[in-house]
Amino acid sequence: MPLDSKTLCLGALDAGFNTGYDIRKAFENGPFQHYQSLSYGSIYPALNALLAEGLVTCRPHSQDGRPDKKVYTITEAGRSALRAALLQPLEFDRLRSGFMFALSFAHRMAPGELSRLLDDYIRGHYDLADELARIDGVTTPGDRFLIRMGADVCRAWGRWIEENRAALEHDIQAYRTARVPLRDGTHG
Amino acid sequence: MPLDSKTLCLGALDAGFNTGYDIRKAFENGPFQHYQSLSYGSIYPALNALLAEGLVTCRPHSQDGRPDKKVYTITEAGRSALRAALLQPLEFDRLRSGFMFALSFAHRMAPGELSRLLDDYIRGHYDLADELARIDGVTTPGDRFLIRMGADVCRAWGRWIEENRAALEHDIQAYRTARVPLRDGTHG
DNA sequence: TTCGATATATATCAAACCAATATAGGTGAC
DNA sequence: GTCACCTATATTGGTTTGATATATATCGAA
Repeated sequence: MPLDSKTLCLGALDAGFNTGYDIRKAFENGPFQHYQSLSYGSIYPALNALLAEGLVTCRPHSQDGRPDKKVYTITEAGRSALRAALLQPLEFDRLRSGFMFALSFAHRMAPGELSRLLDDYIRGHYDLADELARIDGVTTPGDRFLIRMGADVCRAWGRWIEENRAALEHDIQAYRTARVPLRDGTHG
Repeated sequence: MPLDSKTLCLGALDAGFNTGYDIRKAFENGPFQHYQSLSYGSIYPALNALLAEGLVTCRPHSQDGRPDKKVYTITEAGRSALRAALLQPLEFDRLRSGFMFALSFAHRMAPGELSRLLDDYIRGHYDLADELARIDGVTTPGDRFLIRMGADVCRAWGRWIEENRAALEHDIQAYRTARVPLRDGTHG
């Protein structure tokens, strides 16, 4: 149920990105960057497949100096396929977080190391919130909704960590005391 | 800077999962499931590499009826490598969200379709919050912290969507009115 | 003015990774 | 008794990423 490369390309084409290069930018710096990823190695084969299936058309576009463009256009069949894919049951958001993995070993860290890790994680959330808040020129209602949601949730998330980091540090103290009750013991 | 398979395996070993099968479970159903993924095709080669590098040791463990286990143990060099990897600058959380991608095409959906999508997305957040809240037997402070964080953020996230979905629907109305001002026009 | 960086644009490749399967016996339900 | 699922290692096929190749253009700095 994860969205496949072809669906992601159809979406990007529907959103107005009409070359392989443009589609890549949509996932690298553009509107999709924060919740999907797609690279050239997936995009160009996907466009070829979509072309073979009649879900997109392609006309070469000669340019002044720059390399020739292949301008892709989504067809009606393509829009149907996109709609169908987006209305199918979607798998829930999948997160890949190095910070959380690291935090699960908090009890192995020195206080300063943990503190720096939490600082970075909090900052990451506030930075992303600010970055989202700075975005302008967004035309579609869905994108406006997603940007506001992202910014508000990131701020709440960062605030949560700030408000609860002390509890984590206390819990680590308790954990260490329970496991190594003698401070001057022989076990390192 | 994403954590590689070897680091993830070292972490799982340090956390007490000591066979390839156990490590897989740690990423499928266990403590890492919500923020990292790792499958057999990565785990077994990684364990072999770690063994060759002296970061883990391995002793076969014959069992009653079941297949033989290979019980892996992290070495001191392995713990150093894990520490070093976790203290290196980490890339910020990467999200893969089919829901957000779909929501960015909200203006293309019928009201009922959008409503169902939002319902599912809200439910997904509350369900995850409940699932996290139900977890017990967590021994390390980091994991306790992460579970509380996940549950609280998920609930706040779900609440945000509930409180702002009406604004999205109104925005879509306005968007459509601005683009197709005549309701009885000839353009479908 | 030339150097280095960046942008436009398509395309391919190696390495990494995931999902599924093969293999093989055990356990438990019904 | 057979059907489904659990334990356990290992491999394969297909997908994806990240990097690179190729070619041209712009632009600021040295």
